[in-house]
Amino acid sequence: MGKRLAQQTEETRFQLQKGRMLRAAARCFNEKGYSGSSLRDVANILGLTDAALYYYVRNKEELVYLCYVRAAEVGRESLHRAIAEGRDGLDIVARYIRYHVEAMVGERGPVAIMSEIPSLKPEHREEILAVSREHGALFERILEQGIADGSIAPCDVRMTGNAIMGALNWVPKWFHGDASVAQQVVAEFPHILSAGLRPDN
Amino acid sequence: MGKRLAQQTEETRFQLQKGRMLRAAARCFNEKGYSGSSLRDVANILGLTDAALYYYVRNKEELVYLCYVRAAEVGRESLHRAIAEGRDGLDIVARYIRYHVEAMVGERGPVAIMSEIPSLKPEHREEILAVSREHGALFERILEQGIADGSIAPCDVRMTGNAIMGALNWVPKWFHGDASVAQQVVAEFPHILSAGLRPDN
DNA sequence: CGATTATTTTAATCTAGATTAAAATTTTTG
DNA sequence: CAAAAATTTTAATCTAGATTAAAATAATCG
Repeated sequence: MGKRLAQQTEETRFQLQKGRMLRAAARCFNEKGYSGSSLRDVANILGLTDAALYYYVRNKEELVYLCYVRAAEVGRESLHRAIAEGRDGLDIVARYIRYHVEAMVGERGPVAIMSEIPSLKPEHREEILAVSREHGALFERILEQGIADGSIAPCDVRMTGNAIMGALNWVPKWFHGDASVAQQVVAEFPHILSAGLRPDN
Repeated sequence: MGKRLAQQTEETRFQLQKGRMLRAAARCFNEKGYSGSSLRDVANILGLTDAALYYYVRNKEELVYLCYVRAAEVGRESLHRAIAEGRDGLDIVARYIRYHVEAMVGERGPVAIMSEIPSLKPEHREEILAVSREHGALFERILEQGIADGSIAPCDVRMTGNAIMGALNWVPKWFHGDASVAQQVVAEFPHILSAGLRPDN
């Protein structure tokens, strides 16, 4: 108790620490894997003791769950921003890739890779899966829109979605905070994934 | 003891069971995550008891390690076959994607996603990382070759490699054995990842 | 078939790491 | 500054699941 009664400053402090914790956890999970990361590992990054994490979270499962909620939000916001700003289907796709990657390698990161959804407890699992499916479905609709408006060549939107999402989801696996690499990803990914490899187009 | 002295038939039987075990383990790890998969889960798939696995493997770490060795082999063979058969850089890339995907969704599968390299013991980790780096480097050289022969537009080969590898690595995450989906992946991925989304090319 | 070897199971351990409760410390607030 | 609330630590538990040893079963071979 106390969390509820806290004033502005307290809330902020609490939220800030919790946010730091989630990013520390995401980093651990991405780098060392879920099983390879003990709560002690996560806590150490914050200069805390493992037990301290229980002040912010009920248990490890909830920690993972919250990481995934954050990851889902980042993806969702990126896609919606792209939809709001993009001119046609292809432009929305390129923007989405750009925004999502920017978030992952920028201040919002690290973002957790959703590799352990099955170890979430049923309610959490269903929630994350639902959000995930929704995201995929929306992205596929964007692809269809692009095909309709002629900016994207006819294709299997399900497979194309899987391919692009896969490339995005894998980013946190090899990106570890190098600023110059961050620039490269942001500069190259949108083009690679939307324009392909062929010359002269 | 025994493994060494075994005759042809024995060796075959042993190897067969071990192979089944590795595929069962890969399936578990991909679906339920490493930490979410107990040896009991893996053994159950084979209709065995957890303890039985220790006849084939020293411990869980070695089980993961062997899964990764297999995964690396599949990738390596696919790339080398593509190099042997491809005409130019782009053709090699497309073939590699095709062969690798075919293997992953076909009889060779499931292939483990290498998500838990850090939890391998140092020697194993180094070995897998080395193979992995080598694979990435070779792929980048293919991209360079393609740029040189004009079949691939100039690009950041590191980032392009990361993008394509990411899309491939993610396949086992969403593919769960559906035959018709398998066809689609094989049919679409090479084109999506090498030709991109743009129309008229 | 009997003996030898291969494979699996049963039944204990053993252990890292998650979890908890109570105490200590730090921060905020009036 | 003193009291109250917030945060962290210390010091135990508690537990799932990995691991092991010995026994049981199945397969193979001469």
